[in-house]
Amino acid sequence: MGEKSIQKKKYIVETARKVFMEKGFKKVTMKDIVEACDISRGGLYLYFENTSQIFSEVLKLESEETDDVFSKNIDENATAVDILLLFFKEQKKEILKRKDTLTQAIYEFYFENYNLPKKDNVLKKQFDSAVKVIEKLIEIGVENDEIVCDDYEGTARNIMYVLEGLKISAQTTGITPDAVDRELLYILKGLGAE
Amino acid sequence: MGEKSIQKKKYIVETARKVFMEKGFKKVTMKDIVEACDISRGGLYLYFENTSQIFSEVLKLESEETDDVFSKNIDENATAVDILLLFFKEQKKEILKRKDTLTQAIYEFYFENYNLPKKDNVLKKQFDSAVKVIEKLIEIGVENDEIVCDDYEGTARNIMYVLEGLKISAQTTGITPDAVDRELLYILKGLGAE
Amino acid sequence: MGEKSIQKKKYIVETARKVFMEKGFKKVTMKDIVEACDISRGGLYLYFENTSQIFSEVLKLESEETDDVFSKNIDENATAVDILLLFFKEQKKEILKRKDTLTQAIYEFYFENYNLPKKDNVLKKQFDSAVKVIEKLIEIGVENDEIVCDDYEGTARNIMYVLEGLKISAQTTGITPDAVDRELLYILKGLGAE
Amino acid sequence: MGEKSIQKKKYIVETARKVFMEKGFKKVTMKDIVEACDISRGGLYLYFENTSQIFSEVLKLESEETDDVFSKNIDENATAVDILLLFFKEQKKEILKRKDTLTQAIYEFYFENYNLPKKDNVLKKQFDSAVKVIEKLIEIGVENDEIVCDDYEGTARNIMYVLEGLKISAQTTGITPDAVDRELLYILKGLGAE
DNA sequence: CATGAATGAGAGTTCATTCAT
DNA sequence: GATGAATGAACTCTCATTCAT
Repeated sequence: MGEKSIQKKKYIVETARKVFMEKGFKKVTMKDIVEACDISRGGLYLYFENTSQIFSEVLKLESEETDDVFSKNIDENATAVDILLLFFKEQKKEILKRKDTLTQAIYEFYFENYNLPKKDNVLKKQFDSAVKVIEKLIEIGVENDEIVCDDYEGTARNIMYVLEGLKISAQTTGITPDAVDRELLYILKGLGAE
Repeated sequence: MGEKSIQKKKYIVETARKVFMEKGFKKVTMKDIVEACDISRGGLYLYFENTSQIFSEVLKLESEETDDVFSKNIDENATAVDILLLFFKEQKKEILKRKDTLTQAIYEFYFENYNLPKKDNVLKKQFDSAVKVIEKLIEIGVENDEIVCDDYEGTARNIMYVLEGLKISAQTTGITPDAVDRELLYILKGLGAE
Repeated sequence: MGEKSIQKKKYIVETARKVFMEKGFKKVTMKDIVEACDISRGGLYLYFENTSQIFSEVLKLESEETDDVFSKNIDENATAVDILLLFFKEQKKEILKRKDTLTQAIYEFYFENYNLPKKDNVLKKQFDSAVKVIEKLIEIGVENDEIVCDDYEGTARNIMYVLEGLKISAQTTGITPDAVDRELLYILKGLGAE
Repeated sequence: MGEKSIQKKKYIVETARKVFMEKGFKKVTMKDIVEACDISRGGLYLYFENTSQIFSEVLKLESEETDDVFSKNIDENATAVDILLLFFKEQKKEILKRKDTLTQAIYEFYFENYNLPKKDNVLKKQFDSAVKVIEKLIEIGVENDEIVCDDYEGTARNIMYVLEGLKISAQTTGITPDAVDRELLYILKGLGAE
């Protein structure tokens, strides 16, 4: 595949991403993507066989870009709790978004593809890596007496499950910003922070 | 609508329930249900206009039957922790099921209908009522010195969000029974129980 | 058929009449009539096989009731021109109505049934009888020097065709009250009246 | 849309035209046209959304082709009355046709679409332009002492309404060639011609 | 007579997918 | 590589009509 092809493929994936954000995964048809990309029907088939394949690429792109959620823009002097608060703030924003987000599409996609090998399951990879980072933060926090905790990994995982619970609740039953705050505060209190 | 009609409607809902368990919500067509029920195309439309309407009835049925999750078969001498353990056991079973469950269908349904009035949102209703029961259990547990907790409601809600997180994770990234146990244990430890 | 049956049949025809006025002929289904009459599906079939049969009855009713258009409420001292003016006024009203009228339905019906025996063609019967009356009026008018005309029958028929032309134009291209007046005046002028 | 598409679209319109001539407007389904054109179900939808759209195109075609009704094949030395007679002859043919004509379909179409903007109402456009031409012919006829008339426009319009009346009568109550002749003669007599 | 549940034919419409150009 | 016309399968939905009760 030539350079031009790679560019085009990337263009398709990026455009499709927007479509998935708008409509979720299942509702999106090849036609939707063809139209969004303003390419020919046959043209799309040169690059992708179906929407699953396209969405997989979207996810790959996503994970490349979001790997650095934690590392970006962090003040040199920030404490562990500072960083945790920052992370929570990001998560809150993500939880409350209903439209400009891939959340639903991702869930829908994995409903159909839950048996993908773990290495291809971006959701799992992100979950696990987030757990690791939180674990590390807690460790640092404990060392610096900011945080009280005697099971770093367990706590980190618990936090992530709460966040997952908040996310899915937001998408299905709706949730208010206050309710999110309340849950995040509960976690922080459990850590002896804030 | 006569008695016979009511029976038939119930039959359709129950049959459709199985279809939804197998295929989720979005993938199910009126035709699927027609075939599962072995009735005529037009016949189904006498009772329901679309799959959403049918699924709503399925949910109604569901919530009627599961309202008593907590109350059933509870030993007279059971302690609060006993009951909590029982509840967790039920939840674990529910979390780990992938096929014989409406979980996915429900999520998919509410992805599309998240703005239903709260009274029609079974998910929300069940969540809230579960929170209340857990809260009560904690209260009793604290009174009997089985449990340590200083924020009954917050803790109850936190527990439910973890369970939600586990549920959605199970459906999307997969989860092992051990992993579920680990999370439930973490919660119990936090309550000073077990 | 008992008295009760006759009453019911009449009820159906009268109710269906309203439906036809609203929707024309072709668009109307047996279901529409069942619903308008608030009777059972099977019940309607006891009396009529299809919408054509019902519409035929509507037409029969119609022709019974409208036979006396000319004879009703005519002042003893009215001149031929007076009566003609009255008739034109009625026709104008009929022409300009778009909704509360069977006009369209009748046209649609005869598009499909133009080969009905003349005795069953209400449209033709009404046309012919109107021609006769106009002819008579002209004759009287001429005798009384109100009207100038040397071909009573031809003129009467010509007038009726103009009215038909106005009626169908009103239903298809639309027509203003002024335009109708203009045409009616043109006719009167041709008769040397007004 | 390429040249080939334009050809195909034209082919569809022309084929559909025949279908409309046979069945009128309302009875025609997309399926009828698909079958008449011997194309695929989906294929038709590439070009048209529904039968109304197709019929509109048929009408457009029609009006392009019939604009020149008056101008064609007219002898250099023809008098106004000659041309009028020719026109009447054409009209008579049109009036008497029951099958090979769009008349019914057009009426049915405008029953449903009477509120189209005047510019899209072919019926109205043709009526108005015919009135203008007749008016002109009368004027010329009067100048050449062939015709007697003191209200050119009024008479032209009156003639057209009679023709409309004859046309709709032919479609609904049926009409004999003689009856048409009789009406046309009546008009000519009124013009002092023949 | 009357009911209304049930059937199944048939119309509309949308898309994934192919293929000649 | 790219296009976009074409196909046909699959779904949705509506009614005329029948028939057991």
